[in-house]
Amino acid sequence: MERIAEGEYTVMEVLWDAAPLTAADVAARVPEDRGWTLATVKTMLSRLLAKGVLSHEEDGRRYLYRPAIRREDYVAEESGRLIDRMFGGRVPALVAQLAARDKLTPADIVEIEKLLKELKS
Amino acid sequence: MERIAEGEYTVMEVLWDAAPLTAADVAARVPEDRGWTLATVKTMLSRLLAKGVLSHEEDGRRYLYRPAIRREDYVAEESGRLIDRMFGGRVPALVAQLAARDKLTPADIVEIEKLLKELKS
DNA sequence: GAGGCAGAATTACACGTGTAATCGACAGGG
DNA sequence: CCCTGTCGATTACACGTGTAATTCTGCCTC
Repeated sequence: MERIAEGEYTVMEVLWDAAPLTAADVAARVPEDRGWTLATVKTMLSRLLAKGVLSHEEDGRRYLYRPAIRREDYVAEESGRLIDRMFGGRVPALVAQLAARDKLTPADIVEIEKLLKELKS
Repeated sequence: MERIAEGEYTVMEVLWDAAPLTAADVAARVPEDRGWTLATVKTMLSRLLAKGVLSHEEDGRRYLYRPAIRREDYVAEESGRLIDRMFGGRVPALVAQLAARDKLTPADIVEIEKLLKELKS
């Protein structure tokens, strides 16, 4: 699967959230703080099409864009990559790191424990 | 903290593992599969210096390089960034994703549970 | 002392990315 | 029927990055 840049990912998020959309719709849904013009969004859409991670169908003179890959798949790949690079592929090392940094609230801990318990059954 | 590119990260890993080192030493320790020449490694070292994530001290006519940031700090920042972007900052969502993808071995599960239990005490 | 070797510094260059502007085609309103 | 706004397509441009080669400078050897 082609790598998706950070800005491009923003656009993918929009389309994973609602699809299909026109370029203008996408632009309208991109978070304000990116401050992108419609032109910029269109560039992103073209590049994502070229990468094969979006598909488009014609709707009159416009395109309707929709994701061609699943969010979970992409997220899985990216997080796997990070875990491999930074934690030698060891998930417990990641969790230990988060714990050491106080990134786990008591609620998180309970929730994760519950998840794990279910896994074992 | 300045962002570190993927290739540059490879060099940081070497220096986190052993420091201080000369440029030649670093080059010798970079994983084979990158296939980098000494020149390339030197470029990386300069850029990392410029970013302020390495420091160097003179040793005669050479430099000895050493990390100026801690590995844990960088790793924490990067994993935080990923969790924010892909999981809305929710660690349990990440763990759920790993579970759904069978990225957790039974040994991992046990280990994580142990970690969490200790956290609560 | 001259020539070469070893370092760092400087320069190179293509590709990806962020961030658009411009162009060419066309549809709809007056 | 022409103007204007709206599409996608094409082009632009600077900066980061991967991947070096070239240059400059001084030390070591013969």
